[in-house]
Amino acid sequence: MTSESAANIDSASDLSTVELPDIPATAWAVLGLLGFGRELSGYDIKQWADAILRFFYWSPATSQIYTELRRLQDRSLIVSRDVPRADGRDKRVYRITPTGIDALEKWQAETDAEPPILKHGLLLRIWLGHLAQPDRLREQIRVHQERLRLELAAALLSEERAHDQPEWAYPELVARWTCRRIESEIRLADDMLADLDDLAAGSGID
Amino acid sequence: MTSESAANIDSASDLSTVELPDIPATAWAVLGLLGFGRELSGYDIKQWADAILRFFYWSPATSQIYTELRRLQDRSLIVSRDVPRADGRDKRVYRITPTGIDALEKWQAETDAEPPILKHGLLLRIWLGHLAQPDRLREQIRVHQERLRLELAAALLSEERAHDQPEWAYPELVARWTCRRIESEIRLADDMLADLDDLAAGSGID
DNA sequence: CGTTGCATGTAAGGTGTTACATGATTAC
DNA sequence: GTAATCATGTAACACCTTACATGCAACG
Repeated sequence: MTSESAANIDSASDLSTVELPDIPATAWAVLGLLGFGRELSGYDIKQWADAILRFFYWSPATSQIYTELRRLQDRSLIVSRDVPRADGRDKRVYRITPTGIDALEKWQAETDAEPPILKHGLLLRIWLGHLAQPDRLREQIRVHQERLRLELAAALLSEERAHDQPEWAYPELVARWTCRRIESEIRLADDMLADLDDLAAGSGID
Repeated sequence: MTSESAANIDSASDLSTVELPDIPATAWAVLGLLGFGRELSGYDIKQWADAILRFFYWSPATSQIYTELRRLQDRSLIVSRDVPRADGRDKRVYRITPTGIDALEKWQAETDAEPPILKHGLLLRIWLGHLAQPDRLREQIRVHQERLRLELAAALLSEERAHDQPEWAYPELVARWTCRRIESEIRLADDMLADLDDLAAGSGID
């Protein structure tokens, strides 16, 4: 499949001169974190993913992040550099390359987002509500709501941090979306509690 | 760790006399589908998962379903039976056992739902909006909205099908929740489009 | 003086997907 | 006749997690 030269490459635009790397979704997410141009360590990336990415994507395991960093470096999408720390040991930081930025832009321009995936264990349990104690379901929903309130606080914070910094305009939009989404989920949980009450009143007490 | 006899098993309730099976989340979902008491083939389960489960959980690959069915059968949570079809070949149908129902009830009573996971590729792309063409983002959001409208129609249908059938009371609640959630996501996408307009007006045209 | 945070990685194994194979029936 | 649906399964592999190993610094 390797062509003899670069001559027959379709070059309608800058982006089509580079091949779109075939890397898993997690690799794109990690590359994306580096796409803001900062030098980050694997540890930094994990912290950032835990703080923000988990709200709308998910946070991969630490070891997975190191695996993806190696993969990205193999494809020259990022470069690494060892910086000495106070304690004498080295810390490895990664930076995106121009090739990496091209790849991200090509990914944005030419590939479609896959349909969102929601894996909501609580809803599965409610769906199978005939096999649960009603109070147990309510308890789980309230636990869920409390988690949502904590997440809302964290999302509001991340929105404030991004506010008015032009570099973070898009992350700010996503933070706003996230806040609204969490608020909506809290209401949805309230509605569910009300529906469960109706169900109990309609068939349980007669 | 195996005790010499059953004598020292904590038996505060019926459920504690059985061990909670250690099976993956997908196995619980498949067992749950069989938890309504119907005899289902692997194919039926896949169809059902695609039709309903995907809205709040996700639909495993067909081959994965067969793997989980084997696992569940190994643990006696389900039994299978070959029914001859018109063409002479057999069709294998599965049915939940009393042990399986106990396991589901114990699972409901004693384990907590894991935090919901959202993997929203579109939001990742917006988050990295500085590397995309603005029109491209809008286009992707509209594609997303159209998909949501199709899903809403499907979810409304599944709500209607469940309506007034007492056996499907809980699935109906979940279908209602799903409809509201999708409606909310459509609004969220509208808000995002408006926010993108504001962003373009604020910094792009000056 | 123990825990938490910083920091990187390996090893093993489980989970899940895609591609493929098979073959009948029904619909266009 | 050819595509789609019904129907089950294997093989290969990709993805991802958990558990573990290591070791310093800072905090209480």
